[in-house]
Amino acid sequence: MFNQELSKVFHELATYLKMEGVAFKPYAYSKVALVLETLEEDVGEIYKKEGLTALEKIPGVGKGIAKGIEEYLKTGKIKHYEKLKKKIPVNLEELIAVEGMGPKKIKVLYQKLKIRNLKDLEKAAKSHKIASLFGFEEKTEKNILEGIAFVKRSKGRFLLGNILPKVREIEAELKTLKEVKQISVAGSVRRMRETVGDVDFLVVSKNPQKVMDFFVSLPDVVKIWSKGTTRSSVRMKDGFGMDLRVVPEKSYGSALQYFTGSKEHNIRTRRIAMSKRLKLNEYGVFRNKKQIAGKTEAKVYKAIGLCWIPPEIRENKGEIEAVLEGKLPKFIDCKDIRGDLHSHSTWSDGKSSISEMAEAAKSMGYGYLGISDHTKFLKMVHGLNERRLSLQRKEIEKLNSKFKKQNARFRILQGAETNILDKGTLDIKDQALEKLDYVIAGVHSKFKMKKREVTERIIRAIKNPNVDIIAHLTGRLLKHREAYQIDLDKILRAAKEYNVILEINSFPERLDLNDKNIRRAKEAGVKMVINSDSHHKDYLGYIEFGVAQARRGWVEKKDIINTRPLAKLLTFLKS
DNA sequence: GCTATGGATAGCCTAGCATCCCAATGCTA
Repeated sequence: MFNQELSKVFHELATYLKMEGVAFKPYAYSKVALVLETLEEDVGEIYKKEGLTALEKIPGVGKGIAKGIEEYLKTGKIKHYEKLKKKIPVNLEELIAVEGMGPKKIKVLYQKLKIRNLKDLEKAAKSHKIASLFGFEEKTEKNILEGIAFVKRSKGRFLLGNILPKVREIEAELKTLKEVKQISVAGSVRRMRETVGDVDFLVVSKNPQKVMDFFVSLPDVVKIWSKGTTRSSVRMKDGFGMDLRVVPEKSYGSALQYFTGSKEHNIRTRRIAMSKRLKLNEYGVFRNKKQIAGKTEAKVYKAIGLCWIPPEIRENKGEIEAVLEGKLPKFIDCKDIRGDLHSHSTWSDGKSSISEMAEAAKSMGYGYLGISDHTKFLKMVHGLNERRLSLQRKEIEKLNSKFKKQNARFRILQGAETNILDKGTLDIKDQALEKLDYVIAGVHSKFKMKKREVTERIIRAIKNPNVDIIAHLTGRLLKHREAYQIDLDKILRAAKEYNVILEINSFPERLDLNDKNIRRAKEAGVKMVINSDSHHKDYLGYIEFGVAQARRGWVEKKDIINTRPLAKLLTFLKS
């Protein structure tokens, strides 16, 4: 599959052209990079089948870019890109990840100070070489250092949403081996933590050699750290590490429990075992030297007087106590979700039409999909104004009447993701909001306000009688932007009082509310909604990441409003 | 460089904000 590689090349090509001050071309390249990211068919295959003309049928690809793709497929390079890269040979990916660093600054810093990567940048900023440059001053230098610190803090961890699909692919491949009797992923991936350090697989096999041979020769393996018959360790092309362990069948459950963690959870379970004069380790539960459990996790937990605990909550944050008191709730599950209330269409910055989004939602078994396009304050994403909202309404009504004729039990709802302006007002007039099925409000600007100000700003939006949902409450972007400071307790009290729903945004970079805040919201009795925030029909499936965080936040079906069927949901929104 | 319109040429990705430097630039949504 060449799509992702090419997408990256075109993204960088766009950045290089911006450095050169070229107009419009960067936009063309960025656009095509985005298209390639979600293109289902491999461009390599497309080219192989029908050549250049077929490439030109891809949206955003014309003669020039088709030639570029051809060149890349044939030689593994695009000369135009290599030439620009040679001129400014910097680690673009690394530098651009620092908030406040863009093409122009990267160029100047390379030309004046030979800054090529994060390390160079930090060194220069710390020795105050940047502030003395023309066009830079102390404040920029300080911002750069803060940006670097943030990037570093999240370094070495990968987004669950990026890792999980790959993990599943690899798991499926390993499963096809007849030598693999049982397999599971363990560690933080199994606990569905928002970011993941590395990936652990556990396997039961009578022929470990074969399994290991296969594992270390997976196509994306770039480095083999170690290879044995019980453990092998590799690094993948995308930078994350993977371990595979082969364990005896009789210890599979205890090994899975042990390697799933968390460490804190395991310390507790071991102590409990000890208090019962038992020993718990990765090989099993032992009384004296005799193994009394180990084959399955359920048996391991049972042997020490507990019951099986869902991996997502194994953090020693009260799960043990809950089990002992018989009060472990029944957590929400993906199949409980009946619809999605935050999605975008081509009316704003979405990549799929309303109809395509609806069909995709329908095929997921949903009963409804809320289209909530951006509104006018966000010019760049073609945010809708009052007039376009009412035009969009007509399109939605037309599609809904089609569904009705087909007897499909499915409906599109019209929402909008409005913007909370800096004083807490919204960018759409009340009369227009009243006509929508529901209203989402979110902060999309001025992230650096003081804690008290942001809190007041959000609470004012909560008090707006038209607002139903507050989107991505803290505004964080994993690995990129810190959450803005808010007084969560104050906001939770307001949300409860005004019956406003808080969103659990499932987008892998957001996952906002996060697990901790979800749990606090639940404890405060605030209702939540799990939304995908998808900008493409293929991303509706992101909902599973939101559900996972909800589970980590101890959420039950009743806490989440989009577990309700359409009629009940609408009644709730009206109330 | 791509797309749409009309067969070569126009239009596209804008506006607010911070920073730097006191009008302009670069970054971000």
